[in-house]
Amino acid sequence: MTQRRQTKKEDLRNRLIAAGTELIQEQGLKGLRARDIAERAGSALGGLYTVFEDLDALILAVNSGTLKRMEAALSSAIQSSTGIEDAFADLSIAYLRFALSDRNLWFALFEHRMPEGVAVPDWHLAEHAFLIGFIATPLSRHMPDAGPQDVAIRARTIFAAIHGVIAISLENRFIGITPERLEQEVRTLALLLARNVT
Amino acid sequence: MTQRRQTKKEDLRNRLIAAGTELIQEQGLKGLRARDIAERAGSALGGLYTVFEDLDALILAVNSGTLKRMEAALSSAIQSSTGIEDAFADLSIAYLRFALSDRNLWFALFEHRMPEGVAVPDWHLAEHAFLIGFIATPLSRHMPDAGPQDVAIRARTIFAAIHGVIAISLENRFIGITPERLEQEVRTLALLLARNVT
DNA sequence: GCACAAAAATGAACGCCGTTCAATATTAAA
DNA sequence: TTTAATATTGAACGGCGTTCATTTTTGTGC
Repeated sequence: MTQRRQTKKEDLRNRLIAAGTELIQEQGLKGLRARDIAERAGSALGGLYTVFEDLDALILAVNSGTLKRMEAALSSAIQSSTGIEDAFADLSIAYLRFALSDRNLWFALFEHRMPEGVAVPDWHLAEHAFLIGFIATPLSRHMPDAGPQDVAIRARTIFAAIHGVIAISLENRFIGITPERLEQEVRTLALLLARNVT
Repeated sequence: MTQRRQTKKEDLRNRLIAAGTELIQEQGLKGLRARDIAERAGSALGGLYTVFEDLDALILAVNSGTLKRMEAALSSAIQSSTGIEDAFADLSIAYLRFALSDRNLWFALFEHRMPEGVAVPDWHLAEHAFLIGFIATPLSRHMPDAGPQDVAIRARTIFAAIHGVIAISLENRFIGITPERLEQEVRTLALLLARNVT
């Protein structure tokens, strides 16, 4: 019955990640406290550190889960897309809607910083790759003479442009804008990019 | 001689902002400590709190200075620009070069967050406006039928797209890219946007 | 079932940080 | 020079992430 210990630890791990996810979504990454996470997960403060090296490791686990849910949402959004214009527009709008509905979790993906001198682990960087992949796939058909590296760089530029528009808007910097108008701006930019690649 | 007190306080304020600016540029916003700022400014720890309400207020003052220097750099970059394509390309490249040379200070402009429930003061939000203004001015000539609000929204979208490409690159997310290639991507996007507005 | 060793969970305690404030030092006025 | 007003100081406070001695739970051999 040495199985029991395994499952209990996994259960605690899941409860900690769930608690962290809820707290980030409710209060933002900046307000996240180890004591609140432990309390909501129903464990003592020290329990958190039997599962995770430190708070940063738990945040990476939360971000991992967010990326997985986002990948599912985007994947489902392009099921019915045919051409590159459809694909870019559908991806962009799905990305925007995910950001709006999971605002603080989405922010946490990009505003979390490791301590000075500590790099984000490679396995976690790799989890972001699907964002580029979704764009690179339709894009490569429109850049037949380009190598995979060039396609990836251009895909990243396209992702970053759309991402930037959404990020600046959700940060409430500069003028406010309604969600409808934001969707319009994002769609316009997505179509503009789709029509002018190669 | 009640003047003396004024100038001493202003001097302390300047030294604190200078120290904060240096420390952010050297170690990033995340590593900023009140004790380090006070030490480098040559004052006791408490001195910081006789000038600034709290650390956030000092960071806003540092960001204010960064915005002023950025405004000067961008302003100088478009002196010789003639058409909208020149203007967008020159602005974008100048923005990129500023971000590269003042990396951590530039990041601090966008990654700083006020405490939960506290808004960024209006006077500081207003200081960001020139970024939109630089784009809106040439843009409005190409959108003669649009109202000022529509021009501002489109200018913000254009700024955000360029900003996004630079931000994602400097965060080292996704694939790495050389500065030369990044300049090429930014210039390509700037020209694409300039040629397809209205 | 029971005793007992091994492992895990606990929460008080530690060190660090932003912030405060009683005590000290400086400045301006008399 | 004296004295009141003001400014500067850094020890102390409360809150945080993290650690670790202690307690509790789990697995094993009888």
